[in-house]
Amino acid sequence: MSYRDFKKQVDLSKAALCREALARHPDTIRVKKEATVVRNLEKIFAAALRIANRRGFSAMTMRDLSAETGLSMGALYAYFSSKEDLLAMLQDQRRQVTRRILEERLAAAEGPLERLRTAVRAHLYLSEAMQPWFFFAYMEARHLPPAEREKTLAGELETETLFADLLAAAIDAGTLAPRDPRLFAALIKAMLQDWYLKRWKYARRRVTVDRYAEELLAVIENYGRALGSADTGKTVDRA
Amino acid sequence: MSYRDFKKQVDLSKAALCREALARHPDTIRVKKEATVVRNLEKIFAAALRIANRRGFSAMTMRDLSAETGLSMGALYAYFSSKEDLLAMLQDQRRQVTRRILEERLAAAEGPLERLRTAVRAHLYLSEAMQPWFFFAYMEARHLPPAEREKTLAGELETETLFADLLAAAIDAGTLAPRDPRLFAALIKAMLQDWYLKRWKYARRRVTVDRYAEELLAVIENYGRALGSADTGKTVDRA
DNA sequence: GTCTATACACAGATAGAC
DNA sequence: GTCTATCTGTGTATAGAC
Repeated sequence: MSYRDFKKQVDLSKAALCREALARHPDTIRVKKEATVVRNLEKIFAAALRIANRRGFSAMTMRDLSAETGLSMGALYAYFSSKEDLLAMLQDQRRQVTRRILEERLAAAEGPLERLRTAVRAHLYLSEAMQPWFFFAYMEARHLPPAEREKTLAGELETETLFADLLAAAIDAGTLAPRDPRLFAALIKAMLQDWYLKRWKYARRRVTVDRYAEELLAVIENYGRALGSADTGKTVDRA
Repeated sequence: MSYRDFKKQVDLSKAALCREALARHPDTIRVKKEATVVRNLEKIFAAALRIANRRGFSAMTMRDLSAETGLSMGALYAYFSSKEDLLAMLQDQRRQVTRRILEERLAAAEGPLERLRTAVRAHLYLSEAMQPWFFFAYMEARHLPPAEREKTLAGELETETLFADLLAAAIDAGTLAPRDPRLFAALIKAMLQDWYLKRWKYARRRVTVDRYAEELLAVIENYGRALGSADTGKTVDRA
């Protein structure tokens, strides 16, 4: 699937979730007309991410948000009960979309190496389609209340474990050389995250998401190639 | 050089720079006795990093800092003229130590591949010895005033360019296969940064800085090995 | 040099009109 | 549903005593 098609799928999911947000947070959203909720929630989310990703969530004031959305402060508080509440909604929204999309994508792939490739591509595409959301989640993770924080952290580890398991499976199948899957999975995660954390940099250099995916997969597959000293834990001296 | 020796060198440099801070910021530091300045600046820097790295710099209040250092708010303002000023000092301090140490370390190494290995190790050791400083710089970069922000960004790109140049030199010398050095340098940077951004994770798994360095160097050197399709920009299908 | 006490601005949040 | 006006707490920064 091309990135273009992928993006469409994500946008649909996002709109659907904005609609469901009313159902998921009936206690905090005081507005009852669905169309209005969806329209304004999308405006609020977009504005909040724009401001918070530039100056940080804690530096963003409700007056900033009011100016950026065109809604008054009074109106804003009809969509969340506190600033902290808004933050929780943003995290929740991202989590839901992520889970939904990744499950769909991974169901299709077969065989460890193919599943590994699919997982890498899906994560990269997803972080491209929802860059502001991922950037926000990464940067604001430590400001979350403990409960929310735990959920975010768990998601992070879950992804890493998925990669580690796929690497281990590929090693068992003999398609990759024996290495420490856990540590390498952490490195893969780091490279995946760099894509959405430094997006401005890659955009300026005209690196596309597909090009980045190719490079990342090349790193992974070359690293996994059988080497004389692969199991000693030491690096080879010269090529 | 082992990490242990390296750490000693860094600590010396840090102390020296705390002493020099008085000379570098004579307008903002109102206290004149050098010993007092060094003692209290170290306390202030450590406390500020501790609080800011947990809750964010903008969420840290002067009252927090006062409680953590044991100094009154009035006393704090004898060491900087504003909160923003403190932030600039923190960034400045890190930049100075980094520049000083890296120049020393790199001067010793010869040959592109050896210089590459040295650079990777030095960056990793440095970020280990000054983890709170690097974490802070990364997370707070976007809250800096434009001028400071530019300096931080430039430093980031400078490092990346160093890696790209060393990769390119190694390719020219035939010790690494031809690849896109710029893009690969960005990936290396991402992996280096993960070490200080997720230190708690690696600590919990008992991954030492030396182990991480080995793994990272292995990724680099395996990726650079000659491959049939290395120059096509496409990945190979199977190992 | 360091303290206590305080000025002053601005934050988040709400009340009540429309 | 949305607005304007306002309450109240908390933030940065300073003045002046010791």
